[in-house]
Amino acid sequence: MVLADLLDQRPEVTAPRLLGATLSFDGVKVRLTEVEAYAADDPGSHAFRGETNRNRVMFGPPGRLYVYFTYGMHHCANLVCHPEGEPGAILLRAGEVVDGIEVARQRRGPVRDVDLARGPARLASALGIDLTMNGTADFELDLAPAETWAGIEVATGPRVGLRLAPERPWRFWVSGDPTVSRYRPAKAL
DNA sequence: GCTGCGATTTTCT
DNA sequence: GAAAATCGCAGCT
Repeated sequence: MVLADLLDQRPEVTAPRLLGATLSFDGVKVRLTEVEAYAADDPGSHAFRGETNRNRVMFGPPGRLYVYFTYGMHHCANLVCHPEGEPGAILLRAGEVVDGIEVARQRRGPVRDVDLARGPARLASALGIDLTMNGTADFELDLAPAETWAGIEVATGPRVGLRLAPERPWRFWVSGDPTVSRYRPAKAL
């Protein structure tokens, strides 16, 4: 499986394949452990209501970074991924810092290493991503080798923090990995 | 360790 | 004007 082919699939197809992949950006490398898919016909997607100034890059070529700002203080990083004509993206929710950990620590402050990129805004922060990186392809993404990926236990479940969206089980994470975010599993109703 | 709530700004209706 | 793809901290068990 080649990366370029994966990026032309619907995001919920591509998302689980990204688990275990490594993403290098500006001196820090993370191994992805948790992602969420957002598709064209998905009320939870920023692109659902059509193209706007904010979500424009979700409509552009796959393989770029879609960065948005939310809750007044957080950046979240997505990988644009969709078949021709169907806007979509994959939210990078969590990862394990495997290289450039000193740089990541500097950006995130005094937290446990396992928390450096545990959560979408933290991951973006650890990588040094902000709104100025929106739409760039200035990063390196390497899929996990097939045999490695086959050894990963992929878990799925409802997405986090959406008010809209029927609960599509489009959150994917590496089962049992300590860097997967947990948030408020008990509050889900 | 787990649960609940407030912060803060961009974007869209 | 309201909601949002969240996080950090306070307070309790």
